[in-house]
Amino acid sequence: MEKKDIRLVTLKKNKEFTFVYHRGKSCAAKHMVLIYFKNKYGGIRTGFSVSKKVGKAIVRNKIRRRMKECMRELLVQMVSGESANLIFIARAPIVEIKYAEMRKEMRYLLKKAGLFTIEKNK
RNA sequence: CGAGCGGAACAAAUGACUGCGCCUUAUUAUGAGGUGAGGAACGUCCGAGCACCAUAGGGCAGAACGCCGGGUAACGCCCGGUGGAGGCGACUCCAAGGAAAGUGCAACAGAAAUAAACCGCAGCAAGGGCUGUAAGGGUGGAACGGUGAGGUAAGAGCUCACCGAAAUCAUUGGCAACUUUGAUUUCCUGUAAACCCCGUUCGGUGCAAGAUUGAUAUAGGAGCAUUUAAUAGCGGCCCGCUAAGCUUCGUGUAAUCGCUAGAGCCUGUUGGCAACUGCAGGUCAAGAUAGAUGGUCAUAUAAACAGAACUCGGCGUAUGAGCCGUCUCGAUUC
RNA sequence: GAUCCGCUAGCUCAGUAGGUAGAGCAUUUGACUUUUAAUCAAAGGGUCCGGAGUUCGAAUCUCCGGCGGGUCA
Repeated sequence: MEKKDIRLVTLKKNKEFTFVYHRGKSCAAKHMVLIYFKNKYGGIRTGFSVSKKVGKAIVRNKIRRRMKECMRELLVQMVSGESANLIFIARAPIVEIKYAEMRKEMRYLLKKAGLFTIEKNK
C-alpha cells in the first residue's frame, strides 16, 4: 500500500530551527503560525514551538502532543512528492480550542502554504 | 443541629481502535508480548549520598544554628518533655544561650532615657541663691520593685512586716531542661530578629559532576614565565602542598557509560509513651536527551493542583471529593 | 541545574546604623494671557507586593509565600 512512509519526523537541533526561521515564509491563523521552507530532499520534517506565554509545563506539553497528533493525521493526506521543513508556533489562545478545531486550522494553514491538496486525496 | 479542634488515607478504573519511549523475543523491517510521571514530580529553602579537585591540611575572615532528652546516614527535620504566650475549651504557637565583658540606639513627649532634679518638700540665707531629698505631680512602652508602719528638719530598703522579682547555696522530684521548699544576698530600664560575647557545625564545586572511545583542530589574536617569580588547582585572604609551560579570547563540541535495587516499599512482629528501631517473609521492568502517556469512543459523570531529567531524607507552597474521633464548646429535645 | 536582584503616588525613582513617607513628571484648582502653551502659586493622591514574628514602634530587621527580571554552564 501507499501507507508506507508516514512516520512523523521532527526537527531537533537549534540550528535547524533558526535556519527555517530566517529563510522560511510564514502564514498565520488565529491560534497558530506556520513557517515553512521548501527544499529538494529529506521529506517533510516538522518542528513544534510552544512558548512560555502559553502556559505552564503541563499545558505546553499537552498542546505539543495534540499538535503532533494532528500532524500525524494530516501527513497521511498530504502530497507525497513534496519535501519541506515546517515549524508550527502556538499562540496564547490555543489553550481554549478543541482538538477538532486545531486540526481544521492546521489543514487551512497547510493549504495556504501549498503543501496540501484535496484533489489528490480524492 | 451549629461552630470548632485534631488525625489518617485516596488522588479514578476497565475495555476497544489508533499513535509514542524503553525492554524482551522472533525475524530483518516489521510483527508479538511486557511496561511507562506525582503527592506534591513544583519551589530550590535545608540535609546527605555520589563524582572530581591534595583521601581536604594550619590560621584569619565569613556563614548557619542555639531550652533539655531522644530519633536519624545527616539536618535548620521529626518525636517526647520543660518554660513562656494565646484560647471558655479541644488545642495551637514560640530563632527559647548571654544585657552583671564592652559598644551603640531609645523619635515625639518629658526636668531627666541610664543619668538624674522642672515644680515640690525641708534646712541655711532670706532680693536672686546654696545644701539635702527622691514622698507627691505630670510625660512615656520604660523613670534605681509595691503596700503599710517606724524613722527624719524633710525624706529615702535607712529599718521592719507582708508581697513580687533575680542570683547563689542546700533540699524534693527528674537522665536533663526545670521544679518543690528553705536560707542568704540583691532589686540592677529595654533592645542581641543592633554590633558583639560564649558554645556547636561548616574545604570547594556540582551529573552540563566526572569516566571512556572517536573525530576535528593542535589554525588564529592577546598575556605571563623559563628557576623561585608569575599563573593555575584554590572562585574571600594568608601560609602550605602540587604542576614545567600555562592562562585567556575566539572556533568547534559526537557517541557510550554515569542512569536507576535504594539509608527502597509492604505485611507481621520485638523494644519504645512516641519519632524510630531489630528480626522474619514478601515485593519492585519510567529512564528520555527539542526530551516518551496523545486522539476517538463505551461504562449514567470525569471533574482539583499539576509533568520525571543523578538519587534519597525533610521543609514550604498549590489543590478535589469524601471519611474518622471514649475530642471541645454552644443550643434544643428526651 | 545553580545563582543573584527588584517590587514605594497614575508613571519614573529617592528613602541606612528602625521614630510623622518624599522628589520630578502627570492630574485638579487659581493667577498671568484675547485664548492656548510656557511660567508662577496651591491642592489632592500611598493596605510602602502579601502574611506572620521581633520591638514601645517596622517601608526599613527576621522568616514564609507571590509576581517580575537578570547571570553562569
